[in-house]
Amino acid sequence: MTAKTPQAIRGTQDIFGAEAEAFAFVVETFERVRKLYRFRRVEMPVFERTEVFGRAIGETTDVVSKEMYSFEDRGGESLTLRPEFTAGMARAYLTNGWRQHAPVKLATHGPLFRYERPQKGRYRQFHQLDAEIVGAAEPQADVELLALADQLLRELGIEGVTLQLNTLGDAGSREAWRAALVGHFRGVAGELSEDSRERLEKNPLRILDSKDPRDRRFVADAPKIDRFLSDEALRFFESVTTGLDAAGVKWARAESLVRGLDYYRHTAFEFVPDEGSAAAAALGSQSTVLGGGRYDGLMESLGGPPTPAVGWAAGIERLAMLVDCEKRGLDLAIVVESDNRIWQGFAANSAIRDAGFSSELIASGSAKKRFDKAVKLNPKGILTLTASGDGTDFKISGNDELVNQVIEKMATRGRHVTKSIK
RNA sequence: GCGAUCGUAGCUCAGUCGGUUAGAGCGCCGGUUUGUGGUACCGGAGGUCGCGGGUUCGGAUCCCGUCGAUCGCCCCA
Repeated sequence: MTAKTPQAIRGTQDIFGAEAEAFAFVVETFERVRKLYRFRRVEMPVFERTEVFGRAIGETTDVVSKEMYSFEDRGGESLTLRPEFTAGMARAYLTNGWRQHAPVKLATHGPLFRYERPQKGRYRQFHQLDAEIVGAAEPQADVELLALADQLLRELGIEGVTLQLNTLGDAGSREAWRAALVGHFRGVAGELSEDSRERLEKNPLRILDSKDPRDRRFVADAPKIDRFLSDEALRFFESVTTGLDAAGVKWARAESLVRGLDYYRHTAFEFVPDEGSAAAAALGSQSTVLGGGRYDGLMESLGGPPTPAVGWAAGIERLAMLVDCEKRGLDLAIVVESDNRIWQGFAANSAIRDAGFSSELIASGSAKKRFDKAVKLNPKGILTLTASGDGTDFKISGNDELVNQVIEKMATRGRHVTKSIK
């Protein structure tokens, strides 16, 4: 008789209660702030041809070969659930001719999918906020984008998080730096961790953010990007930092902050909890709360014209863990003491909600239990439709200011129940 | 892909040197008291102790496997 209940897919989550409220608060705040900055809302498909992500991200990486949620449709086409917003947005920009709007500020949010092992703050289906400025080569775009991020975090009430900022320079600077790093680490390869010896071949920049203490010693005196920056790249970075200072956005230089993918240029950044902060404790080892950078090389990899762009994404779940949103409580509980007054209860409920107050009707169990239930909801006031008397009287108690407002508003609505309210 | 920890009531958990009918709190349902009352009191329902195998006279407890969860490593778009 009892069939087995199917289980949720690994790495998916059902969000409810306080967490769901926090999640909604993050999204609502993002929507509000993004409008202040005149970022335009876009909606995009949740899945694309695998190629869209494969070409954007780089076919060779683990990311594409192992960590995307890909499958074949009935026509044998390889599709992928979007693992990020940027590639799909770039595709949309190209296929819809959004060049005509360039430079264009875009914002979106929604679910993303990665085929990974779940851990704290990392799920297979997760949710991000995303903001991009496409078609703007100027450092002012980076500044505006970061100002948006900074204001968002402030309006969410998140503290103890700092903008870590770095530059990867232009393509030439980046290559020279990379070569110098390989030279540096190759010299001490025997003393590096196994993982980093591997990275030396595949992704040398990543050695810089290794967690292994054996590597950290050599990271400290590794060559710095600044030595390899072209004049132009240096000027760009200086414009970004002076712009941030002018806009009142606090930042810290993070010389080891890198991006794994080759299409990144110039600005790279992450908002990371300060060591020892409450935010750091809440997030565990997956602690970056918002990250992004400039990806001037991406559009070309999708067959488009050279198009400068800069953007960021932020995990909604992670932000929600840092948010302290006091839930708006219940205004009025309506206790219907006797079942023959239940229709008056419905009428009162409608009138109260029409007047803009939240309410909850309680009409089961004994009269005493109904009252107890009402009390447990912790409302600002309780409206009781009594069982005794002539069947029309009621009591209302609680926060005086609220009670008076309710009575006044209900009176002006000419609701049937209002007649019995003095 | 690798590692560690953990799976007992709807929820949070107790219970394991192996031993009669497996417990608490919360929640749910019912009743009592009170009689317009601030969360009382009493009672009830609800568990093949994740699943499968093994050792044993006897397994929630020990062993193996499996599934799931959590946290971390790798990776991080």
